[in-house]
Amino acid sequence: MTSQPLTFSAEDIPTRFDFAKSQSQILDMWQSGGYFHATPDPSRKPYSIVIPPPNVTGALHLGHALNNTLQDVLIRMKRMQGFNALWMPGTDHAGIATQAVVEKRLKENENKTRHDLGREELVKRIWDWKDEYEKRILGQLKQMGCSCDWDRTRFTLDETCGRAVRRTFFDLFNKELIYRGKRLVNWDTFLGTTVSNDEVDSKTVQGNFWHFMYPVIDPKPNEPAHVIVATTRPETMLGDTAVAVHPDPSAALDKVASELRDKLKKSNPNEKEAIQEQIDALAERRKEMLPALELLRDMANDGRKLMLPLMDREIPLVCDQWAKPELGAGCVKITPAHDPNDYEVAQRCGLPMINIMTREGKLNAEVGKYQGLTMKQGRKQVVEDLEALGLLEQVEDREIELPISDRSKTPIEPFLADQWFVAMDQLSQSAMDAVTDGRVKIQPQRYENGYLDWLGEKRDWPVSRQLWWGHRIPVWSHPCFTQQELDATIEKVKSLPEFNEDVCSIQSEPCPEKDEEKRIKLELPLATVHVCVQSDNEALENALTDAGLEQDPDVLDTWFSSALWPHSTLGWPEQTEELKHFYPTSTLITSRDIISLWVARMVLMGLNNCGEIPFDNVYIHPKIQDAFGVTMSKSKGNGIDPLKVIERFGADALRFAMADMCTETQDVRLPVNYECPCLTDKKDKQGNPIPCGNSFPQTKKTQIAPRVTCPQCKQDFATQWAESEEDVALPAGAVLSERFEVSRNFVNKLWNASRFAMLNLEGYTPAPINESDITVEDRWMLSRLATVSASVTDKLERFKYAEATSELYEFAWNHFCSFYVEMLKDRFADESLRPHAQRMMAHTLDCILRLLHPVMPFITEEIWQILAKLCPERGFESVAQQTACIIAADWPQLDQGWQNPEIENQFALYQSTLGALREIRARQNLGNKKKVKFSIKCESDVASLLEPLSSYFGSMANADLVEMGAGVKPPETNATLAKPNMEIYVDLDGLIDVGAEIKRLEKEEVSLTKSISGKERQLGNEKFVANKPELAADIRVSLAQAQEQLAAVSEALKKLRAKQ
RNA sequence: GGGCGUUUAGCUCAGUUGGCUAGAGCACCUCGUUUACACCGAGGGGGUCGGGGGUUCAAGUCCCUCAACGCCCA
Repeated sequence: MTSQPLTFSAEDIPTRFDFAKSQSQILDMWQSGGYFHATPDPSRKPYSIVIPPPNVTGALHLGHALNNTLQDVLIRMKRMQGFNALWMPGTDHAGIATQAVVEKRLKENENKTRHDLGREELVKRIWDWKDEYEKRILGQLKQMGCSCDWDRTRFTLDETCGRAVRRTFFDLFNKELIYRGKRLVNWDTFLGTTVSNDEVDSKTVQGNFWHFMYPVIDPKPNEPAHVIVATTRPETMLGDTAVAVHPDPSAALDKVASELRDKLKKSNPNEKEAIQEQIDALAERRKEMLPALELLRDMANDGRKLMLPLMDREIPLVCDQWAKPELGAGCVKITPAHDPNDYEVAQRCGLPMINIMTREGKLNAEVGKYQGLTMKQGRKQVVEDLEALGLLEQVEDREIELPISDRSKTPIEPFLADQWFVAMDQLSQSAMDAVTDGRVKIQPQRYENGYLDWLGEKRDWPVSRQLWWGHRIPVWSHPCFTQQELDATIEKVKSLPEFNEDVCSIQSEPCPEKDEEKRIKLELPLATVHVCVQSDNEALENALTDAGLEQDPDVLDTWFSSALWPHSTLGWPEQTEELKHFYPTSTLITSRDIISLWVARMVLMGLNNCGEIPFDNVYIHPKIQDAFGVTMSKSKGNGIDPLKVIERFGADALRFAMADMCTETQDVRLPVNYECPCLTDKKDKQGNPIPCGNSFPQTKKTQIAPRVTCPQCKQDFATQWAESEEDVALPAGAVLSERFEVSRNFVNKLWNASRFAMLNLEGYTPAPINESDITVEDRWMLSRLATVSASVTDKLERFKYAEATSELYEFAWNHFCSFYVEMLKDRFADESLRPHAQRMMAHTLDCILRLLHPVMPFITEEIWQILAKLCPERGFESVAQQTACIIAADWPQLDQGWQNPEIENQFALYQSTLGALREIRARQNLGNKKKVKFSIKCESDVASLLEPLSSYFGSMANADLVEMGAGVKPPETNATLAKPNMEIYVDLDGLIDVGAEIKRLEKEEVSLTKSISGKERQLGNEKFVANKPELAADIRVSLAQAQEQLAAVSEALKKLRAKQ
């Protein structure tokens, strides 16, 4: 590139960075330049990140903006450091969540259920939804400047990921790590599906508490003839397989009593009475019932059995802590197949589990004459029949918590359903080992606990979901009712021409019901043949169907495909170049709520499939909360669209704010205001109406509302949630936050500092550096640059984002703009100093831009492009042509030899002197125009440090230094400033406001006195002086200085008071 | 119920291994448009570090306890 002479005048360059214009141009430039694309290059060191794929349920919010900013910062820095850097993008199909949103829409807009549409049509609708939101999500990421390799964008349900899923499932099935089993699920009888825990609401309804008597079989003398159990769901008694009593009722009652007493102590006076009543009742109960409870316990231990009425089934009396001796009769009926707590009791006590319900919510063949009744009808019948038998002891009215399906609003029935499971024992262990031996580092480290605890439970992973949206389970099954049929089926499968052991695996699942007679009565198969087929074997799949096998209607848990993300996106199971080069990936950046669900599973699946960990580092970042301390989430609808922020403040400001929020431990709150865009009657100079502009905090209501009324102008405006035509037509309100404003201001500060540089780099040709031209402030800036670049690199590599941004902010604004640029002004004005100053300016700005680029890519690129025209050759020790785009520039690696603590101290001395002068100006209300004279009393070594910078007192404080040295005497009327090692006298002849000066000095006196007494106290402490001699020595020095300062201040005060 | 975390200025947050008068930004007050920037500059006021107890010469920092809030798992 030839350097064309380019001139700027101040009018050409706006004083505000036009981010909207710049962003789109720069995005095009990066995209067309292929800067985001990574091609495996074995000669270069790889650095790779896979994006946590956002769910296609909805648009992204600021939580995602944070997550993705952090990834982009790293990937951009690594790219600049010369790594072969890949950021793999994509989205997640998010099984139930997406299907639920689409079904909800369907219900709202068309009043249809999925059954009205059918599987194929519903899935098609979900794909449409996915297309729309994927586009929107990727657009949001692009607008944020995320430098993902978009050519490689994946979707967890696409063909490549599908192949990985099939291969994994097949492999685990073949190793018998996938098996078929029963599990208690939340069954929605209306929709005929399982719903997850977070889709179950609880509703308090008026219900009954029925007390039944179960006869004891062959009671011994003194033993009761019946035990009494109570239930809110009588129909479930048909599936009872035991009655439980507490193993130690006395201890359990004591525990409850002591908890109540604690509660009483802490309670409010108005609660005390009620609690006391409970305590009394408990004591009474203990007296009356304990012997009976202990007798029951003994009966259980003695193996006593009960006769389950209506079913005439013998069931045991067992001991389990689930029984609550403080409630009812102290006995609890156990229905393992229809109650989660009972299910656990059954597992602990080894009880049989009897399913009494069909998928439609009716009673099944297990319950004889009750078969075919709905659960509700069954309840009525059971109560009637028990009453007829004289076994109904009493009925209480009671409020009960009823689980309701969030989706169908009908009651949830706990239901024992057939599910596929992944056996987790070995897999979990491998993932635990990877973290305990340090191959995978989780940061901050405290998150390791949760990861290890969760995996340590080694609970098998139920992977079936009764949904239509997801990876269909690749298993074809056939129930066989006889041994002959079983053998024949297996034989038939094996003899299919398409059959091949490498792609087809067979399991036979025996019926859990071992009682042959019962099995036949219940029409249960002897065994079910399951055939798992690898991907790309359609002929075999068809042949299996033709042979009478049916594919499992369920789909896989969405986390099954996400667990493969780091290798499936790179093409596994194919051994692609990408996989070889970029796997294991370098860093995973995610939030803590999915450490177990996702991170842990990626580790174990990575190890299982690739034999290697999926990533070296896991960084867990804070979560963004709204003003009310609630985490932003798609489902809660309290998230803020990053595009809204970008629109108003620019992508760089958004990114800087995000990175700046990313501290070590905190979840960060981000309260936001709406800004009213509605036009008012007022007009500006051109006659255009002025918008209202009222800024007011979001409330819980308005944060999720599509339209909001401005409390000031009373007009409505649209929010990001506007959907209806009327809402969208309203003016759109912006979202404001102090954090974005701070960042936007910083962006603008950088813009204007660069604007100043542009105005002064006119006609620049790199001037040779003469050692003698390098001033103290140059050395200071070079020292700062060396220090900051090393420190920022280190901080970013250790994920200390907020520390890095704070340091950059401080450096760019307070050091570069406030001091160095100010000092350069004088030198630009002097023709002889100008060339050197230009070279220093170009170099410094160049380094600052590169350091800021990962966080603020757009503005840094924009300025870089201008610099490229103005001064393409930059550098300090040597000049070199810079890269065309900053995205491809080298990361600053400055010669650390320039770090110079002496120079930094020297500069600090200047800064503190300057600060003192400015303080006097402000206190004395001198304005800017009045020039003052001042002198400094100090030793010659201090004077020689200040000397080279002394001219800047004039330009930066409008103060002339007239004299400096040990013999300096204060002028008659002066303001005295006492600093360590020096006294500054500002000559205020005729200017002084004595009262203000006295006030200032008095304050100074108080603070010095406080400081001195603190130091004296510390030094008077023998143990301290003995333990920390070095620290004590330092304090002694500063004490002496403070005492000198105090003396000077007191002296000055005395003189001033005399004048009053 | 179990675990993890948080509580510092009006607000949002920093504060390394305990150690000099606890910091920043915003907001607030005073002053100021010298041509990079009013999305700016200079200066200022404002905190018994959630409550209580302990360890220590010394505690925002370590320990115990209580409270409130957030998240994960039951």
